[in-house]
Amino acid sequence: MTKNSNSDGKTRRALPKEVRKEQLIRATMKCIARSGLSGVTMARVTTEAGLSLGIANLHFESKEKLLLATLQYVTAEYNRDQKSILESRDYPNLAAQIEALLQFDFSAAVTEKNKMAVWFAFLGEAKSRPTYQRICSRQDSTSEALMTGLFQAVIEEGAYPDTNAELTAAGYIALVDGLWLNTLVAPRRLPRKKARRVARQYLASAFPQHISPEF
Amino acid sequence: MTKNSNSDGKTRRALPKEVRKEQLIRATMKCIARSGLSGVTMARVTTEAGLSLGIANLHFESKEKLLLATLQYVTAEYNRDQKSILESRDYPNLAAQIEALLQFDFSAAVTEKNKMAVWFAFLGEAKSRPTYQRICSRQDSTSEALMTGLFQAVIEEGAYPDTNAELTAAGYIALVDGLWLNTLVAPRRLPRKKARRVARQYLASAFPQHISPEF
Amino acid sequence: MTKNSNSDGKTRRALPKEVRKEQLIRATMKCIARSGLSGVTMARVTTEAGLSLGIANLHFESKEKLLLATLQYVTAEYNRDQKSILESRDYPNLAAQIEALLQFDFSAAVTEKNKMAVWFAFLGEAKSRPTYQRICSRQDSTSEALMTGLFQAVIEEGAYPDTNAELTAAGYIALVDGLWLNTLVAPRRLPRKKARRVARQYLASAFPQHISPEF
Amino acid sequence: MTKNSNSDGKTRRALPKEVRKEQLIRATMKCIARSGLSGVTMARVTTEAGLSLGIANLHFESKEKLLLATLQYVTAEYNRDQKSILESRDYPNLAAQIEALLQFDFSAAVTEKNKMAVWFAFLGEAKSRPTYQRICSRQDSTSEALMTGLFQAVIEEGAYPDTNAELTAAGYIALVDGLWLNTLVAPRRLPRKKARRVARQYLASAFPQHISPEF
DNA sequence: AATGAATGAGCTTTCATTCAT
DNA sequence: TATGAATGAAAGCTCATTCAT
Repeated sequence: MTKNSNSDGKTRRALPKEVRKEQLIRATMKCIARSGLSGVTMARVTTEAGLSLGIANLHFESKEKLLLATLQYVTAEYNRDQKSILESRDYPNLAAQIEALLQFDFSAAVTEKNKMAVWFAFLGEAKSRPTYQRICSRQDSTSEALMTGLFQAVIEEGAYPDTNAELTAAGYIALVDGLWLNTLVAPRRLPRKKARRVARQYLASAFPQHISPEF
Repeated sequence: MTKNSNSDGKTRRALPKEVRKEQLIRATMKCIARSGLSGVTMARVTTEAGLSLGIANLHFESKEKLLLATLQYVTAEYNRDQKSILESRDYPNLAAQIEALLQFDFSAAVTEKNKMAVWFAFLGEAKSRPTYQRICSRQDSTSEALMTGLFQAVIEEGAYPDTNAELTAAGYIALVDGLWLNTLVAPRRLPRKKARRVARQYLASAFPQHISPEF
Repeated sequence: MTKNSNSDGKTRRALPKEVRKEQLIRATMKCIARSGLSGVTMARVTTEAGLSLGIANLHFESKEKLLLATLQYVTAEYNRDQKSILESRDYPNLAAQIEALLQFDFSAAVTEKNKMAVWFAFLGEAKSRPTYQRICSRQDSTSEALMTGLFQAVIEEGAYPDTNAELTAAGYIALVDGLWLNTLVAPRRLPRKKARRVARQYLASAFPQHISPEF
Repeated sequence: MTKNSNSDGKTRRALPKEVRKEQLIRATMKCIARSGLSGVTMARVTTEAGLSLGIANLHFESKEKLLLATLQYVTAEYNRDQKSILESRDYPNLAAQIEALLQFDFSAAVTEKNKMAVWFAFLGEAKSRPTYQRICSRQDSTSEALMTGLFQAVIEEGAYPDTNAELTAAGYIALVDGLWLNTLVAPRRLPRKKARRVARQYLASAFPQHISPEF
C-alpha cells in the first residue's frame, strides 16, 4: 500500500537507518496513543510497524532509548517551530506574530492526537524521571524568555500599564497545556477550535488593542 | 449500635479494614510520586506501607483496583470540596465565592505533590483507559456547569456584556490544570503562589469589578 | 519419593530458604554436568529441581549469582576439608597425614562427577572472569603454603637433601588437577583408582621413606 | 599444476579462502581468550577479524563449525608436532628425545595464552559435548601409546625395575595438563619456566639416570 | 486477617542465521 | 564473494497473583 510495503508482505528489504527509525517512532507514537505508556511493548510496536520483533533493539539499543527518541521526536518539532515564530522578524507587526503563535499552538499538526498522547504520557511519568522531565520542559528558559520578551514588546507598544509580561507568558503557557490536556482527554467537550477561542480570549483580555476575541 | 460501635473490644475490627485500605492507598500515592505509575509494584507499595506482600490483594482484590481506589481517593476529595464551594449559599457575595474557589484550587492541600503526581500519572494513561478517563474528568458536566452558572451570575451582576461564561469557565479549568502541571514538573519555576497569581490575573481580567489582580 | 516431594506433585509447599537454595544448587550442578555451563538455563535448572521457573531468581536474584553460589558450594566444601587435613595435628605421623591427603583428593566424594564437571566448567571460563578465577584458585596462598609446609617437614624428617618442597607442592597440586581432568573427560581410560596410583607414585618418588608406591 | 598454482592471476582465489578461514579462527581464539567460550558471538569474532558479520557463516556454515574448526586448529598443531617428536628416530638418544618433549610441552608456542585459553575453554564443556571431547582427548590411544613406548624403552635401557611406563606416562600427561591449567589461570604464581622445572623434576624422579632435575 | 514462598505469563534483550543487494 | 539489515527463537528477569500456613 504505502511506499514501505511490497505486495509480498514477507519480503525483507533493507532501508536507510533513518527511515526505519522514523517508522518505529511513528509506530511507538500510535502505541502510546492507543495503549498508554505502560501498554507499550516491543512486540506491539514492531507489529504496528509491520516489522520483526528484534528490529527496535537493532536500531535503538533498548526500549528506553526508543521511548526517549519518540519523546524527542515530538518535542523537537514543536520547539523548533515555536522558536522560529517567536524569533521571527518577518511579521508585519506584533499582533500578527501573536496571532501566528496562536494559530500554531492549535494547528492540526500540533494538536494531532498521537502527539498529544505522547506528550502527556511522558509528562505523567516526568515527575519521577529526570530524563523525561528535562525533555518535557517546553517552558525552558529560552521559550519562556522569548515569549515574555514578545509580550513585553506588546505591552510597551500598547501601553498596558497594569499588565505583567512574565505572568501573562506563564499563564499563556499553562493555559495552552491545560487546553491541550482537556482537548486530548475529552475532544467532544473541548474541540480544537473551542480551545483556540479560549486561548484567544485570554490574549484578547491581556492585549485588547492587539488581539480581538472574535476571529 | 451499628457494627462500628460496640462495647466488645473485638468489634473495632471493622475499623482496621478501612484503616488498612487508606494505609495502602497512601503508600500507593507515595510510590506513584516517587517512581511513576509504571514503577508501582505490589511489593513496593506494601513495603512502603510496612505490611506484607499479600495484603494488598486481600483488601483490593487486584492491583488495578488498588490503583483505581487511589485515583478515586484523590479525585473524590477534590470534587467534594470544590462542589461544596460552588454550591454553597453561605458566601456574602459572588466575589467571595470566586475568591474561595481560587484559594481552594491553590491551597497546600490540593496542590500537595503526591496528589498532583497521582493525578497527572493517571491523566497520562487516561486517553487509553476509559476507566481512568471517567474518573479523571473533573470537568464533568456537574462541575463545569456549576462553574459556568457561577460565572454567569457574576456576568449578570457586573454587566460584562462581552464575556462568555462558558468559555471563561473552560478557560479557568484548563488554566488551573496547566498551572498545576507546570508547578508539579518545575516547582522552582512556578511556585504555588505564582501559579495562584496567574489564575487570579485570569479571573481579574474577566471580572475586573469583582476580582482584583493584586491580593 | 524423597522428603521434598509429596504424592501430589503440584502441591506448593514453602520450605526453609536454605533447603531451597541447596536444592537449586544441586540441580545446577546436574545441569552443568549434563549440558555444560553454556547449556545451563534457568528453565532447565528449575525443571531439574522440579520447581517453577521463577524460583531461582527469587532465591538467588540472578542466574549469575546462582552460578557463583554453585561454584562456591563446590569449592568451599573441598577447601574446608582439605584445610582440616593440612592443619590437623591428630595424625600419628607425617606419612599418615600425606596418606590422608591422597585418600581425600581421590575419594569418591571429591571426585564425584557432578562436582568435577562444575569445577572444570568454571575453570574454562575463569581466564576471562575474574570472579570465577578468584573462587577457582584452590592453590590459594593458604592451601599451597600449608602443603609446602607439610612437605618441608617431611623433607627435614626424612633427609631428602635434593627435594624442593615448593616445587613438589606445586607439582602435586598440578598433578591432581590434571588427573581429575583426565578422569572427568575419560573415566574409562583413567579410573579413579588408577589416578590415585599415579598420584601416589608421584609422592612415593619424592618421599620414598614415607610413602610406598604400592598401596 | 594444481588449483593452487597458476599463472592466471584469478586462480589465487583459492588461497584467500584459506586465508579468510585462518583469519576468522585467529579472531575466534582471541575472543575465547578475552571473553570465554560463552562470550563468543559472531559479531565479536567478525569485528575482531575486521570483516563483515555474514562472512563467518559463509565460510564455516555455522557458529558450531567455526568453534570446532578453532579447536581443531589448536589441537591439530599440538598433536602433529608432539607426534613428530615421539615418532622421530633422529634423536641421538632417548634422553635427548624426552628432553625435546619437555622443551616442546613448555615452549612459548605451545603455552601461548590464546591457545591454552581455547584448549581449556573447550575442555570445560567437553564432558557434555562428545564432539569436543573427542577432539580434546590429546591422550588419545596414539599419543599415550607412543609415550608409554618411549618410557618403556627408557626403563629397559636404564634398568628402573620398579617403574611402570604406563603409569608414568599417564602421570606425565596429567601433570602437563595441570601445569598448563595453573599457568593459564595464575601465570604469576606459576610462570612457564617454573612449570617446566616441575615437569622436569617429575621425569628426573622417574628416570634419574636419563634426566637431571637441574637444567 | 495476615503472611510471604511459590508460580508462570509476559516482558525485554540477545544473537545465530538468512538473504537482497 | 561479500555485506549488514532483518528476522525470530530462545533466554533471563519481573511481578501480579495464589495459597498453605
